[in-house]
Amino acid sequence: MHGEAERTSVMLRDLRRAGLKLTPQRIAIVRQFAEDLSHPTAQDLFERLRPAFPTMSFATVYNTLDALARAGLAGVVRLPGKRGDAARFDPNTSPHHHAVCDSCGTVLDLPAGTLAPTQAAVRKVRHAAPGFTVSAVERIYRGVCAACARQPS
Amino acid sequence: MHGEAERTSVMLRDLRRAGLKLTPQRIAIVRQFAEDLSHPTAQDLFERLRPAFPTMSFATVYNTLDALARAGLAGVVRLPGKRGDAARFDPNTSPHHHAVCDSCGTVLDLPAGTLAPTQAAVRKVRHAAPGFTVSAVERIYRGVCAACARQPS
DNA sequence: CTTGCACTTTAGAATCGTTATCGTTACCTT
DNA sequence: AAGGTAACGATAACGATTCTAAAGTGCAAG
Repeated sequence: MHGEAERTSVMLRDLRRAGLKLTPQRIAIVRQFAEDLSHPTAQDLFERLRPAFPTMSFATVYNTLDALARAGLAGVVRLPGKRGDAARFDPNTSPHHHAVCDSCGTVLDLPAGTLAPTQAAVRKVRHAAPGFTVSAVERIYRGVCAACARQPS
Repeated sequence: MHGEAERTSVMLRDLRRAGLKLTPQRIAIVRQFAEDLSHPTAQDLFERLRPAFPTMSFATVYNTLDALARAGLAGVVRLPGKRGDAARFDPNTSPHHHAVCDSCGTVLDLPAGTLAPTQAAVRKVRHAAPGFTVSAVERIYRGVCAACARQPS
């Protein structure tokens, strides 16, 4: 069980282990990102960092997030529909699914024991798509979040 | 049970029912799209139509696909990862999930009885995200397709 | 503690996918 | 035939992301 603040240092350590240099920019991005469970876009993070790092380039944010994703330290979520179809990044690396609010677009994590397919899933896929080997099953729960249920935006 | 060719006429009929005019361009787009289970992008369709309709505008393809989607006659799929993150369109309106090949990006449909959440799903979401009302559950089966299993691209 | 260099950053331009604008055309109604 | 509405084509605009070239810097070896 990790304390919240540890996510940041674990991510920094693993970034270095992946052979990447720990620049001030990367440290700042990771600090801003690692504890953020709101699935921010690159834009979101860039804007939050700008006050403290007025010279930081947009590309640096993308590059860093891309590096994190390729190192397996972050996930990428893309959703059709709502306005602004920018990629959303997710620092949560434990197995989970996503709940998406059709009204406001909020994305929530839903912990899952595993993403490995069940026997039944493997059987079903084999039947409908012979030769396709399933390695993971992601789920998107669509619906309306608590806030929007009260006040539809 | 529909014959293949009927998808086209059903889609045209429903397009008109939705209050849209059946122009030659729309008819051509629907003819190209309705039987296509490969989840084409707007670009794909545009390029296939260009030989026969050299004057057709790119915007017309987008507008028509958008109209189809808003009329509930087509779905939109977006996937993180692979090259080119263009929206893919899906003429299949019966409940189904998607299998995505991590190697070549191919998307296959997997028929599902319903997308309605099971009791267990509702319970799990209620526990992890109190107040969130689930209306549908989409699944993405990730893995490797038959072709790529033989010859990784 | 220096030094060197491969890796990074920056700023801005370029590219990609998509949407909006606008003048023109097609068609339906009267 | 006139007027109105919807759709079209061409192209500009737009947001998101990637690329480029030049200048800067972490960090491992000395």
